[in-house]
Amino acid sequence: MYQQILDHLAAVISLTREEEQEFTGILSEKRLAKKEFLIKPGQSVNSEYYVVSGCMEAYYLSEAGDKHIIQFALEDWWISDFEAFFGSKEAQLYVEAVENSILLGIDRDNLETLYERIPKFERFFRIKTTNAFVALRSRILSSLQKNSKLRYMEFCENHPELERRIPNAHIANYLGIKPESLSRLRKELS
Amino acid sequence: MYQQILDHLAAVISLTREEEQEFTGILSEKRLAKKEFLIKPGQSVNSEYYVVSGCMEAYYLSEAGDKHIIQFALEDWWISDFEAFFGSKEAQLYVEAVENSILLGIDRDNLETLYERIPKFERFFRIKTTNAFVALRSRILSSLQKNSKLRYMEFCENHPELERRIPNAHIANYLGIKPESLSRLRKELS
DNA sequence: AGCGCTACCTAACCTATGTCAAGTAGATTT
DNA sequence: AAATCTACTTGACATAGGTTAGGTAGCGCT
Repeated sequence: MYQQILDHLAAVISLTREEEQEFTGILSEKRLAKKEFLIKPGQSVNSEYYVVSGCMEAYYLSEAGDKHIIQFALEDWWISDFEAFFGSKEAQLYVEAVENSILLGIDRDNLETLYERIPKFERFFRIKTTNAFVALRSRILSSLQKNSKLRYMEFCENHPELERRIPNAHIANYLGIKPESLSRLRKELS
Repeated sequence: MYQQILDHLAAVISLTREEEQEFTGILSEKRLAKKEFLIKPGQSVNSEYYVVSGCMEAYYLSEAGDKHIIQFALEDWWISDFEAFFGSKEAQLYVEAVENSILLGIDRDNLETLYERIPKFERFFRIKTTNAFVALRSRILSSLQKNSKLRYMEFCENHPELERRIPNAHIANYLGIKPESLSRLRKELS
């Protein structure tokens, strides 16, 4: 069960058996069926989640009812309403299973305690967050300098797995265009 | 000279006199005149910079010659080509002084050493990066759900200081629209 | 004072993308 | 098998924002 996430950690920090156990001890498993919600607006968000299997999406629903997807998460990715999780605020996002999924949740308080006891974990999450930060910067850069056709091509190149598993309408939404527009430019590309 | 950055740290972690000195010991001051470059593409980037005074901008210049600003930094903000800094790659961005500026640079290796010796600093930068990450997510969300008029209004609200100090053309660029369009919608707003 | 910048604005026209409305194909339910 | 759904496509039309081309006002430099 836990080998996958331990390998994921081992790529960044090395842990002793005891440290591994201390870590897995604070994980809690969560299983979601397709279309089930992990988080809904208004809830308090005390965990962030590692995706063991399946596929999740995080989106904001505006008052006008428009959905805006800001993140997908496949195997080995992390997902939550990070703003709520890190800021200890109420959730503003929906986090929903796109496929049947298995997640491992970590509670904020347990994580803080773990940081105190074993600073290597603080390092792990600093580095993970740094990578995520850099990835968001290039996503912003891409939205500034590329038109939708190029952004879609880039998306397919960077995330072929998502392109296969996620409905086109969701990808269009993530890219900030309408499904009809995506359909049109897919036609041009083929 | 160093009081400002020490206050900035003190907002997140508490340090002893010795720890403060250890930190200030690895800072190096940098003064730039308006239009001078801190970083240019191709350079290696071994430092990140805290802005003591002045104003900086980071931008990408595409092969076609289009400029795309991804970050401004005023007093108390951090700036660098973070992708290059964190990934130990060559710079891809220009980082340029918009006003005469004073910066404090921290070298990556010295910072790593400091993390080892005093984990509180790792905590500080984890938290700073986390906040930056969350801010980028809301910037992406904003670009997904808002048209340029609303994004400009939001920018003015969130960064009145930048709105005052930065030329409109730069703000338009940051928002991903043309100066002419910004001018048009400023007219509509007034 | 005169010159050349820079920042900003305006207007006419163009294009990519949104909007609305309809249609098809395959999967799922009854 | 028929009836829904869901994902995707297509076409006609509307519009926000880009493009091009000027124009004005203020500032710094010689």
